[in-house]
Amino acid sequence: MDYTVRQLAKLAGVSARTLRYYDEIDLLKPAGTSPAGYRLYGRVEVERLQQILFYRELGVDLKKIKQILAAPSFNELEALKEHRAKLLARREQLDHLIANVEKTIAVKEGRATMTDKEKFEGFKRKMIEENEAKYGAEARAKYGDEAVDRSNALLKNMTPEQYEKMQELGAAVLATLKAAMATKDPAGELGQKVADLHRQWLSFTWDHYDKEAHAGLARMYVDDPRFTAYYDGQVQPGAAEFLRDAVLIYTGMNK
Amino acid sequence: MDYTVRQLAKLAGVSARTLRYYDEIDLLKPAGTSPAGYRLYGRVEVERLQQILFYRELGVDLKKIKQILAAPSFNELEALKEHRAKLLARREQLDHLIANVEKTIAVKEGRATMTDKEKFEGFKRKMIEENEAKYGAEARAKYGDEAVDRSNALLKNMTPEQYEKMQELGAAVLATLKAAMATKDPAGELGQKVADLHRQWLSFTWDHYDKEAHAGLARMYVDDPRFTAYYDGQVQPGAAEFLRDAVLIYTGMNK
DNA sequence: GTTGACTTTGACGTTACGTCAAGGTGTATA
DNA sequence: TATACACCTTGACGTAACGTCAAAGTCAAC
Repeated sequence: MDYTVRQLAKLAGVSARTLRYYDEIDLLKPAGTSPAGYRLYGRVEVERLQQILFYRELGVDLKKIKQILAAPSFNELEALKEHRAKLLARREQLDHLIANVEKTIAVKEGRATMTDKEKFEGFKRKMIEENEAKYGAEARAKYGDEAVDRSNALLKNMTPEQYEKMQELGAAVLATLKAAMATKDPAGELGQKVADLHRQWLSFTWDHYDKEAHAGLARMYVDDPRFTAYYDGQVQPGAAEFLRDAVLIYTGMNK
Repeated sequence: MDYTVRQLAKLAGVSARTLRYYDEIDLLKPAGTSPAGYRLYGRVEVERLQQILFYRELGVDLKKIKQILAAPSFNELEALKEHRAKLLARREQLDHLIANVEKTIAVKEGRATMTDKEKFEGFKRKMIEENEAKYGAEARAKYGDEAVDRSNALLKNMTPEQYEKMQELGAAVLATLKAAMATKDPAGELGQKVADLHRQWLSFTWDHYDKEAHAGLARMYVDDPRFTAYYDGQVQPGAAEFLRDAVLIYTGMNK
């Protein structure tokens, strides 16, 4: 009825090192030792190990297992519930991770095309994710958490129709911007139309329109190379600058 | 345009220590150092950090992030897919844990207030739990892993929600069965409702529904004394037979 | 008596940092 | 100008739960 480390380890499906470790941290002491100093485990230890493994299987850390086994049936239920909450939170987070990885894979594979409603959902989430993951940190640092959260909340709460409308507007901004740049006049009719479309587009994510903020954003399009690259890339070089000038005139903030 | 550690850390929402660590492991080196030896980060580093944090957000470990960023777009997709597989495996395992914790909590909690019916259910769950947690190790040693795994695979792979839903349906079957038996008509509305609920209940563990199999199972309920005892005990004598007749009519297999 | 499988203790490695500690630097203010 | 105070540096130890050698002793079998 006495097991040596390896025997018990094999029986329980753990490593001998694990048992030595459990001995070391006083979680599971052998019943005694042989004259040669070998650890010997009896039936009591086997059962305690089974208890330990049961909780370990549940993902409880060894420190807490020791507590639970020390004070049986006292706060056990409490500990389990607390642990369940942790597990649920972890699963929720895991689900996010998986969703994000799925999205990323889909995008990389070029599978992410917007045709039906389901893919729309994916895209909406991708936008939020990109906003958050790529520019979230800097945006948060510059404008504070609330602004970012607010912006994401709006995006999330958008209906597919609103979203589509916003996408259309975004495309219109770019198209009109290109046409306006041909006139080389930010103050002209087309230039001001771009600025107005841009305002409408912004209004989808801004809870209220603000001339100063609009002008500030336009300046940022030129100041921040990422935005510059985006507009210049989508339209043509100088697009960000043109848009900025148009918006500054539109908002009357061109001094 | 140059950030010191703390500044960049605040910007990105990480700790200064994290940046020093990334420097140490050559994941993110500063652009240069001030005469006093201060680390200085530029725009390139900000962007690389954003990339790093993006992947970190996805749960990729730093070593792999370094690889991904070193060989851009080469095996990135591969890495992501591999990572997704890991995440899915982890979630599956997490679901096991949660289901087990739920079960344990239910048993611990319900000791006092359980109705007879629920008590039986609790007992059944407790049996599974005990089998696995207390004797699982020894059973594994004796009969090999596959047998144990196969036996528990279905229950283990269920999410807590699925499990609970299944429990509810199971209860509904029994309750409706009792009501239906009062009508003494397996072909009646209530009788057929029982059969339909039973089909739904089965669908949790069957990968596809099959009329013939359903009818066969119903016959087994009467042929196998264990099942007969279960249904007759949970509802009333004759329940298994009534259920069989209802299902045979429901499936059109009553000849 | 020798082999081979086992045991012991000891100690370092793992991940992604947190947390001091000791000492240098930069700037604002009394 | 002295000093306070906030920042920076490197160095080193701590974390959870073991894995993985290494050196040395023990046991059963041939």
